[in-house]
Formats: sequence, C-alpha cells, structure tokens
Amino acid sequence: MRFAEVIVDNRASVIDRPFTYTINAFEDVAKEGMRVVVPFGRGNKPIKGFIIRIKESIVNDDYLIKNIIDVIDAEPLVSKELIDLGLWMKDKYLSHYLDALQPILPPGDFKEIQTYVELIDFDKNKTYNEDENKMFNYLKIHGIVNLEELKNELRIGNINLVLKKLEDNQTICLVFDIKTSIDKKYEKWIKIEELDRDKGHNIIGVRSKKQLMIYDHLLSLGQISLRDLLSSLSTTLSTLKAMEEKKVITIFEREAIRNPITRNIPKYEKHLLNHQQYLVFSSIMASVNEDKKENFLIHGITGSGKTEIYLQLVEEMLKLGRDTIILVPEISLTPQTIDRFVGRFGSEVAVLHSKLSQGERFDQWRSIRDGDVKIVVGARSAIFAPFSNLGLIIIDEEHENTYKSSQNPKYDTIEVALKRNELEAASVVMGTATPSIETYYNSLQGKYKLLELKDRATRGELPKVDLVDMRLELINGNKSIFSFQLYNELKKNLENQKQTILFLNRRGFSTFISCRSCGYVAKCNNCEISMTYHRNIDKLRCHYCGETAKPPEVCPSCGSKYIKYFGIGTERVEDQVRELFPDARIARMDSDTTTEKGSLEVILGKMKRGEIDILIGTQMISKGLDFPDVTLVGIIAADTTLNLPDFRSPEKVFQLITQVAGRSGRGNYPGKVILQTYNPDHYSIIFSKNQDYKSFYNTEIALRKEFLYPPFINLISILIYGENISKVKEKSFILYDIIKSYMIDNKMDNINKLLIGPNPAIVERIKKNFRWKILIKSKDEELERLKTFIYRLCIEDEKKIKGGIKFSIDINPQSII
DNA sequence: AGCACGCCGACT
DNA sequence: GTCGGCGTGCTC
Repeated sequence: MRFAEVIVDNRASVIDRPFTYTINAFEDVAKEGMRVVVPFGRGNKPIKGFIIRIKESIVNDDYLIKNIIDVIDAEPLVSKELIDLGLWMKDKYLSHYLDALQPILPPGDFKEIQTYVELIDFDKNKTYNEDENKMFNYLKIHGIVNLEELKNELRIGNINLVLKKLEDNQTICLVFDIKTSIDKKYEKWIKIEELDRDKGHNIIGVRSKKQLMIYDHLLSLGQISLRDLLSSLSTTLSTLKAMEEKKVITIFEREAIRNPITRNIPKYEKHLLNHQQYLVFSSIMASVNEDKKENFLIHGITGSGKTEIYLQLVEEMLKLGRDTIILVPEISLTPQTIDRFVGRFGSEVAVLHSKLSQGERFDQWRSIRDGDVKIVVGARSAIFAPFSNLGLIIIDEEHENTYKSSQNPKYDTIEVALKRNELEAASVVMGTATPSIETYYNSLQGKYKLLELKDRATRGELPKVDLVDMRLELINGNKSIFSFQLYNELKKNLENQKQTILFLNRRGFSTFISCRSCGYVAKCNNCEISMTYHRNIDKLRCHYCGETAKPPEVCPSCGSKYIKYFGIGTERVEDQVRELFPDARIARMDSDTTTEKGSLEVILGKMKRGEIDILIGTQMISKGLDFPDVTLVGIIAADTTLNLPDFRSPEKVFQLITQVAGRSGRGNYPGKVILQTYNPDHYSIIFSKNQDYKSFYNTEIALRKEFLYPPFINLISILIYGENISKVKEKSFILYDIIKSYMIDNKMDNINKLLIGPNPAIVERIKKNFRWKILIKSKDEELERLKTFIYRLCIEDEKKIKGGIKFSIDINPQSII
C-alpha cells in the first residue's frame, strides 16, 4: 500500500501542510507532480490538490486516512526535481507550501489546466482492445477532446492506463492548455478567392489602383492577417471591404496566435571571440564537458563582450543537446540582449517577460516543457523553466537586485540556480562588470571559479571619468543642475554630432513640494512619503502606491501662497535641456514614458538610428544598452541614494555609476563621463570614478566584516504591519521580547548586537499600513534553529493573531530599510 | 478558509 | 420541545 502526500488547494495558512491519502485504486497511475481530487474536512468535500511525495509506508496511525477520489492528470505537470526545488525554497525562505510551489508550477491557476486528447494515427495492423477501440471511436468523431469529458463520456475503469498505452504507440497525444478566459482572442484575416490574375484584375478594374496592389500582394501570399496587411501596405479596412464585395477576397475571423515575439528581429551574426573571451569560454566548456557541476563568475568590465561568450556557450549546449536558461535583470529593460539571443537562435528560444499575457506565458511554458525550445531568456522566474535536460544557467548582470524576489517565496535567484545545479547538474555562469560583494567574496573563497575580462572587446579603453564637485559650482554662482563642465561637454558633443546619455535616478519634475512659510510638505494620504510633482500630468504622485493628487495652490496648513517646488527629477532635466539646447533632439526614458507596450522599443530604435541626440533616463538606461555613437554620459547627481541608511547603498551607488559610465565610448570613439556629486570624497564615488572594482571591494568587505553584515552574517528581517499603529507597535515589542528570550535561552552571545529593533521602518506607512521592523543577524550555525523558531512564531501561529497584524519575513533581504 | 458540531435562547 | 444563531475547533 502506498501513500500520497498532498498539498490541498486552500489558501488558509492553517491548512498549509501535506495531508496523507491512500492511493489504492490509482496504484499504477498516481505520480508525484500530478493533481488529484481528495475528500477534505468533516464533510469530505472534494477539493483539488497536488502530490508532492509518494511514500511506501507512513508512521502515524492516530488519524483516519482517506482515499484519493481521482487523479486529474495523465502525466505529471512538473518533474520531481522541480518539486524538490519548491520544497527546498519553502524551508530556505520560510514561505507557505502553496507559495513555494507557485513558481515551479505552470503559469496561471494550476487548477485551471486542462488536458486535451488528440488522435494522431490509427494503425490498422495493431489490435486494440475494447476500451481502446471505444476511445478511438469517440476521438474519431470529436477530434480534440478534453480529458474530463472523455472520462465522463466513456466511463473506462482505468482510463489513464489506456491513455498511456495509446500515447506510447503514438495513436494519441496529450496536450495541456489553460483556460485564460471564456472568450478566445480572434483576429481578422484576409484570404484570396480569385486565383487567376487576369480574371482578378478584370473584376477589380484598372481604376482601383490600391485594390490591384493589394490583390497582387495577396496573390503571392495567399492569406495574411489584417494587422500585417494594414501595416505593410498602408491601407484601410474600407478598401478591403470593397474587394470583398467584388468577391476576389474574403475576410474571416481566425483565432489569434499567441506569439510574444512580434517584432521582426534581425539575425545577429556570430563574432569571433578575442583571446581573453576565448579563454573564458573554453574554461567553462572544459568544465561542462567533464560534468564538473562547477559554477563561474565572469568579472568583465563594461563592453568586454560577455554576451558573445554567452551566445557561444549556448551554441555549444545546443550541440550537446542540452538546454540553457539565460536570466536577465528585467526583460523589458534589456530588449537588446533578447534580440541577440533571438537573432542568433531564432525559434529555439522562448522568451519570458512581464508583459506577456497569461495565455502567452502558458504557451512558452508548454513549449519549454515539451522540448520544443532549447533556450529560454527571461527575468528571474525563468530559473524555474521546466527543461528536462538542463545543462547551463547564465545569470547576466548578477549584481542586480531584481534577482531577489520581493514576493513569497522571497527567493534569491542565484541560490536557486546553484540548487538547480545540485539537483540537475547545470553549471551556473554569472556575469557582471560590478559583482555584488557577496558573489565576489564567494568566488574568492573558491565557491565559484573567477574568470576575468580586463579589456573592452572593441577598443582597449574605458571612458575617462571627470568628477565635478557641485558644492564648488554653487560657490562659483552656478545654480543650474548642470555644471559648467557638463554644459560645455554637452555642447561640444552636439556639435560633433555624437550622442549623449544623461542619467538621474529620479523621475518626475520635482521630488517634493513644500510651503515656505510653515514648512508643510505635500505627502501621500496612504503612505508616509512626500509626493513627487509630475508636470506632464500636472499632478502630484506617490511613487509607493501610485496615488495622485492636485498640487495645492495655497498651503493647506497655513494658507500661505508661497508653495515651492524642490528637488530635480528626469522631467525637469528634460525641461532644462530643451531650454539650453532648443535644436537638439531629446528623448526621456523612465517608467513614465515606457509604460505602453512597445514604447521602449521606439525610443531605443530612434537611438540606434541616430535620431536622438540626448537621451535622459533613470536607472533603466544603465542596463545592457550598447550604442556605439554615445561618447558622453552625464551623471546629474551621483549621490541621490548614497546616504540611505542601508548597508548596501555604497555598493548600489558604485554599481550604478560604473554601469552608467560604461554606456559611453563603446564604439570606435573614446568615451567621456561627467560625474556630478556633492560627496566627492566618498569611497564609492572615488572608486567608481576610476572604475576600480577591486579597491572598492576591499574597502567595502572590510566594512561589512567590521559592522557585521553579509557575507559574514545572515540577516533575518521581520516586518510587522497593519493599519492600527498601536497594535503594530505592541505586537512588535511582544515579538522582540519572545525572540530575545529565545536567544538568551539558547545561549547565543552578543544578543544586543545581533537583535536590532523593533523600529519603525524608514517609510513608516505604505498603502495605509504602518510598518515596524525587527532585524536579526544570525551566524550560519544558528540560522536553521532561528528560522525554525521564527517560522513557528510568525507563520504557524498566524491564526492566533487578531487585529489584522501581518508579518513579512525576508531571509537575507536585498535592503534593510 | 470552510464546515460540522454543539450550546443556548426564542418561539410555534 | 425544536429551530437556528453563532462560537469553537478540525481538516489526512
């Protein structure tokens, strides 16, 4: 007798544990990774669940074990390795079972996945038994049939065995699909009806020039979607309607194909690797060929040609018949990287990004699972791509904070990738110009093999960086946001017809508005944060919750008219540049100008064709952009986030400056960077000026060691939040006391240093919720014990907490503010 | 979360 | 008596 451990589909936290059921009638059918229907609760209500484990025996016998009612799937949705990965995440990041399984399951609601049975071939020479014939005959009439329907109609005792046999001898095939919405997406298509050219022309008549043109176009194509026809021949539906009247064409509805790569991506040719690139490439391949399961960090300066190495590694993996996952920070921000992979490998590539619809996402998932593609390019969740023969995982721009999930499970993509390597033998290759302190430390400790690229692929030099002390500018009477030097360089660059990138890590026009009489600052109603003024919509906007408000004309606090707009955002930079250089062609790239699908591509396309002289942007422009004609980068304010009370802010500033500076001089012309700052003496600024990663690392790692931060210690952050401030505060103190006495009882030392809080979070209120924090620093050897304790305290006992107080636990968070 | 069970008051 | 309102506790 065998038993199935089932996670039932119920979001209640108390139910979040495996329940054991007997398999009985489904002995040969039920497998790990399949969905089942099980009786649940005193009423034995049938609900859906997911088998995570199958056991030969169980120890506990003080409760009644029920039978599985039905097995939904004919084959597992996901592999055992991926289930293990999910369960590992649950323990590692302290999340619920359902949350931990979410990323490894197909996209969308896993309850909504349907299996369809399709007849492909019937071999007359084979003999089929009664049940098989019954199924065959049904499929012959109905075509593709939903498995549920098949079960209900045919009433075959063990239908899964029949399915399996017919699938094995290729009579049928099983297809998964997900119900996304009731109404399917349809698209208008045009089909040619009159195939004889002369007859067609006669019917249309010589005067209808446009119609003749369309007719000839269709004659060569047969049929085309309306959208494609309209864009390629610049015509309208009315012309086509006229042609339909003449019966030379028909317009019909057709189910829209869910294909996320709609742009025409040009072929990206292979480049010869230079000597240093080749050394990196060959040492990785040597290790892969020997199945060493090793992991690598490529530390290559900006423009050193990391992408070409990735591309050639992928090519080798294809030759070996193995799959590759390529992770990029945020896919919509790195279209150039995607273009290179798609441009080189075409239909072998699946792309997963945040702008895909549910259906598109599912199609991509299915083509990965079915082995139709061998390569996936995507943001962090692509690490869970259901490949069966994974050989390589590439993590580009390894240092980016988007690799840490902000939702449960709050996983770190690098750790998950390393775990997948452990489970499935797929080497992890990380690449960046500015490794995160932890990653670099680990590579020096020998955890990853460190490979270096010290020269640029095209030219040998990094851009020259000039530091401008903005305090001196002010003393010299320059109140503008541009230093004299940046202004002069900008002017010179425009005259030389070269492109410029201006970087400022703040969007909007003014970052806050304030009353000069009483000091009132306009703040968001839901969040404890000042609102940013956006001039294009003439509204104040909260960057935390998105709420907008009308800017006040008189101070709501004292009635004074003296309201002043402070702080600079990208909108204001754009405004000033237009004023100073009225003839320049200027574009702004931030999340305000790129929300619309395709708008980013428009800007990048113009930039590529040289139709933009000055591109202004937020950190969006720091990632992976490669424009050879950019010879000047102006960093308007390098230190906006330098003084945030977070241990990672110097690192983030260093990375950002180095990455932005790296956009300059990537072609055949030398590049220049003007770095404006109010903190010219800060080590982050000084080392990034010289683009001296190693010195920065040495300084930073010493500080991390001294003040006890990662990689020398683990951080456990507990956020306590709710709408009632006094309850949040009260609960925080209670929690703190419990944790403290636990640490004392377990004889942990330095408790005062290791247990920090409870304190209000830096932004104390977000979306109406007050937020308090407790931070625990934990040594490796104490981490598991502390985690188990905190899990019991916060997650298992969640039901006992009244008054709408919630917890959010983050193991090794990206930021502690 | 949902649901059954059971304790207690109100009402045919 | 017994119907039902809601508080309590359990779910393999």
